[in-house]
Amino acid sequence: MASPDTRTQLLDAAERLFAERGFRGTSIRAITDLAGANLAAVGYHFGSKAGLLVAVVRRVIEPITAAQRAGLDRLLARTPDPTVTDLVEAFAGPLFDEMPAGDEGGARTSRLIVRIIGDPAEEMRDWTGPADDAVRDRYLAAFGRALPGLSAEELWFRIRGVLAVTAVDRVEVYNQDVPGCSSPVAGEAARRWAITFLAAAMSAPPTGA
Amino acid sequence: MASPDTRTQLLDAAERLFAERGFRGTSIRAITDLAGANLAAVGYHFGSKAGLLVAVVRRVIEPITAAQRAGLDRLLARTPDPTVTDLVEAFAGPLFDEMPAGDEGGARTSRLIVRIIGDPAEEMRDWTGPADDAVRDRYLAAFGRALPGLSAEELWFRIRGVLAVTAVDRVEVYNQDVPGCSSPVAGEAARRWAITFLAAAMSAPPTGA
DNA sequence: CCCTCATTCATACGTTCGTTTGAATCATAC
DNA sequence: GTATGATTCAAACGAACGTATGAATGAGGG
Repeated sequence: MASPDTRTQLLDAAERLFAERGFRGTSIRAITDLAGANLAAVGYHFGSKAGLLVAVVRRVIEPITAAQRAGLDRLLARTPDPTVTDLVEAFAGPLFDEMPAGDEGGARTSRLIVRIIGDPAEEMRDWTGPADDAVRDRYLAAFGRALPGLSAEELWFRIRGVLAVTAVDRVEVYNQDVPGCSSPVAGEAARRWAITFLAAAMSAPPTGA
Repeated sequence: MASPDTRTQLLDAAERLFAERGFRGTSIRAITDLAGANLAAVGYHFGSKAGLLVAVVRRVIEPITAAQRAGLDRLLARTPDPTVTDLVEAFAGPLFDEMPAGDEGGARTSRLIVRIIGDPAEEMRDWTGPADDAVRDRYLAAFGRALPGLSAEELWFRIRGVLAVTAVDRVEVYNQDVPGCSSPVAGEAARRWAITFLAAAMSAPPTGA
């Protein structure tokens, strides 16, 4: 439909800059400069700066959601009642694996996600599609079967905890020199540590009323 | 030293607006309007907008750090080797309890923290004092004794996971509606759920190499 | 060649931003 | 009362912002 070159380079530049400087902290001029495009290109291809943000976030989220859905399908094809650890692996794994090339172990994309989570502004709220909601609901149901006795509220709380850990942990704010640590953590180790951490957390017995 | 009235009201207004709209999304004019102060008051009392941010964050963090230190002191006075659950309670509890009055269950302050975590900008990086680092190191040591066999890197990863869950989980509560859940979650329930979730996560066996 | 349509371009508009300035105001001590 | 130092005030500065506009540019079909 549109020239894929300029459009894609705008998305690439915006993805990087939105993660580093935030939506409001990134000017259209900075994006078009980095993309080697004209100032008016954003307005032409995406309508507005907010439209560009939606396109950027959708492009990041889509492969994650797809991999989550495929993982759950694969699991349910094998057994009707997967273990908690398997579910955690299928749900959280794509948050590590489905990161754009060139991203530093997902740190940049994680930062973008953290920024969006923390921002209640209008422009940040409209990027989840029905596909994301459907996958989320399927995981909620599967976890609910694997964790009988857990209320829907507490289960949802725990799912959000999974997202929080995977998103925030790779943002290297706290990677500043901690005694006895050689930061940053290698990508593959962080992935395994997260699965261990989260599988144990999800498997905790229900909190007493 | 300075008139406490204007100064405090600037801090109050900035704390609210920084959390809601972010640092760059909040204008000095919006802050001074909400505080009922003159436009130049920020420059006079805090030097610059960035100076105001540092003062805001320090005021938020200080009681949390103090309560974490007091909790650990209390624990170590009772026994030299506290349990993981006790340590989690002492470390994560203040992140729920030490929230400013008027905050909606800590959601607003949590949002501010999430925003700062996700922002690599210069102005956001200078708010941790030596007191914070000292408390953090003491908890690292105590957790290390309670979790033998866990590498320093994986332990630090888990501590960051605790911060991630406590900070992010209350942010999203007010953003989404999930089928079968009557959000928002009451503050006291979220606190207990978080401790359960995190104590199990911290207690997980070390990840195999 | 020429018409068409998508895309790119330089440019401008009105707004809002953070900061600065110098005068006005206030409280307090002498 | 008046001097003093701290605080508040209205006003202005240049810079950067998002967006809109109309002309140039390019490729492809007739």
